[in-house]
Amino acid sequence: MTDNQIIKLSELKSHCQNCSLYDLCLPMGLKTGDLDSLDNVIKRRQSINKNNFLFRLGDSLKSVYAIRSGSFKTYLINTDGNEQIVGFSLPGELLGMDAIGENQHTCTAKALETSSVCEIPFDRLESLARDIPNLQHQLFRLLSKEIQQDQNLMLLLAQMPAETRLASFLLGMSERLSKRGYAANEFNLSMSRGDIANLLGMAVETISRLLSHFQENSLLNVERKHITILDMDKLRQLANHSAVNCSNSSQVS
Amino acid sequence: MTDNQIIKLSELKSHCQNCSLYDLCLPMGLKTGDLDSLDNVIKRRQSINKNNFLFRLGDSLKSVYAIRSGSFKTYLINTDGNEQIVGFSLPGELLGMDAIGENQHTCTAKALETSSVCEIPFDRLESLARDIPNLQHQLFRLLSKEIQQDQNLMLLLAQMPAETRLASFLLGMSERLSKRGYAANEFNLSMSRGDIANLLGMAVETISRLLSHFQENSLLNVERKHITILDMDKLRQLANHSAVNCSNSSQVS
DNA sequence: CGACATGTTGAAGCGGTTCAAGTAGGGTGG
DNA sequence: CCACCCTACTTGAACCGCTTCAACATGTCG
Repeated sequence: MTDNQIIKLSELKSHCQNCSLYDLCLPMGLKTGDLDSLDNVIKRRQSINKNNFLFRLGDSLKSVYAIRSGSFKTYLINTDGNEQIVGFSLPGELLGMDAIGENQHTCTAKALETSSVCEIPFDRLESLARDIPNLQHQLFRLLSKEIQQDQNLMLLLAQMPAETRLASFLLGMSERLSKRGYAANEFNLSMSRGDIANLLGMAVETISRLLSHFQENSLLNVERKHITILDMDKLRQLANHSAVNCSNSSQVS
Repeated sequence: MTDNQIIKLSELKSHCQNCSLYDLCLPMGLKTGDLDSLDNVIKRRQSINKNNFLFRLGDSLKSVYAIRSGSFKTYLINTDGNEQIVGFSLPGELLGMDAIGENQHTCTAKALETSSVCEIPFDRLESLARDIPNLQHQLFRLLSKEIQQDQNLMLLLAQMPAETRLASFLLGMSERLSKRGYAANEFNLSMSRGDIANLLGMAVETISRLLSHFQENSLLNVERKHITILDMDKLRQLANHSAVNCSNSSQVS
């Protein structure tokens, strides 16, 4: 194998049509020619270390980001200076669309672990969307889906007891991870108990107690961040048959 | 004045550039020529009586709706069959964009009073957005703004006490109504106490008690649905300086 | 005018928070 | 490589904000 071939191979790997997240991410459903156009505007493989920011509240909108690996939390800061987490983001999801409204980011995105993203300059994405009807529709869908998810979370926060919230959150994580090729019933949570509690509007202690309680009742096996779902049906019952997809920006499918 | 002139006048009045809501609604910032194109796809003046539906959960996406007068509540139905209100919509706001994600409405919109809307077929709006860059951007902005609002409501639900929630809600209504030319400190709530309670994740009784309490402390004057804000500053303090704009679909400005 | 929905007010109960104390990991420097 | 420290997590107990239940008042609409 020559050097030339090696370079070609790595180039190939960085294109959308060869990305394992293809069917979860923005380019889903685009034709080959359109994909090439999209490929041309994407800056690839920006790497972000744990606890570093992808963007921060107030940053002006330059790009949106497709997550390749790792995970992020996105949060608002309230008037008391406290965080309010509004979502966790997984590979294949698009981050940063929040900024379109005001031309600047209204939330902060922080890496929960070492992560990598594809950066997509927004002005170029927007003009590309005019030329590729399907891409425009895709973007509308993404935004619309995120609204749905936020509204489902509102329902959870407004009227569901703590047990239902946590069960629903765990089911949501399970569903999202399984779409990415991981096991549905065994996974690692990249976020802390505190982050989960914050998202779900509860105290850390309540999360901790409920996880213990779920474990006592053989619903889960909990070992630090590693969760094994032992009884998916019971968990679904507790969740009221609703799994929240608490991503900040939505996946496509 | 001839019949001909009368017809012309009423025609004029129904066009976007002569609509009093122009600077709150979708066409904001469009050029005259573009406005004409938009005008051509809009079906005007659909009237909806109180408690009737603009669209319902599961309806396939045909149109989005710009509210001309009146108000709506939009809500999800949870697995127990209970409503979860996700927003109230006022004149100048766009309703129905929730359906883009799944091609069908994920919530139900019910008129809180006799209302009138401009119906905009979505496929035509979408194709028009490709021809008018500014319109595409406007639509992205609308969706993005709605996400922001939902997230602000999430913050309220997740970590604010009842008093703050209600104060914030009232301030939000005040702000939105004043943008529409009404007084900022005196208005009628078109929704019931139950609807407010539902949106804010509280019991009706709590809303009732807090309103009485606000009145005792000379923050408000409450007479059934008619609210007079007596001390805006104190209300802002209670609201933690944050007014929630609980519209389901966002206004532009 | 009566009937029914909507709103108000009081009192008891409880889900989840807060406070407090202790445990366990994970990372760092010696 | 281990001792140390600091953060994350767990568990218990007291407390409290809000809900729930109940009874009544007030509008509103046929």
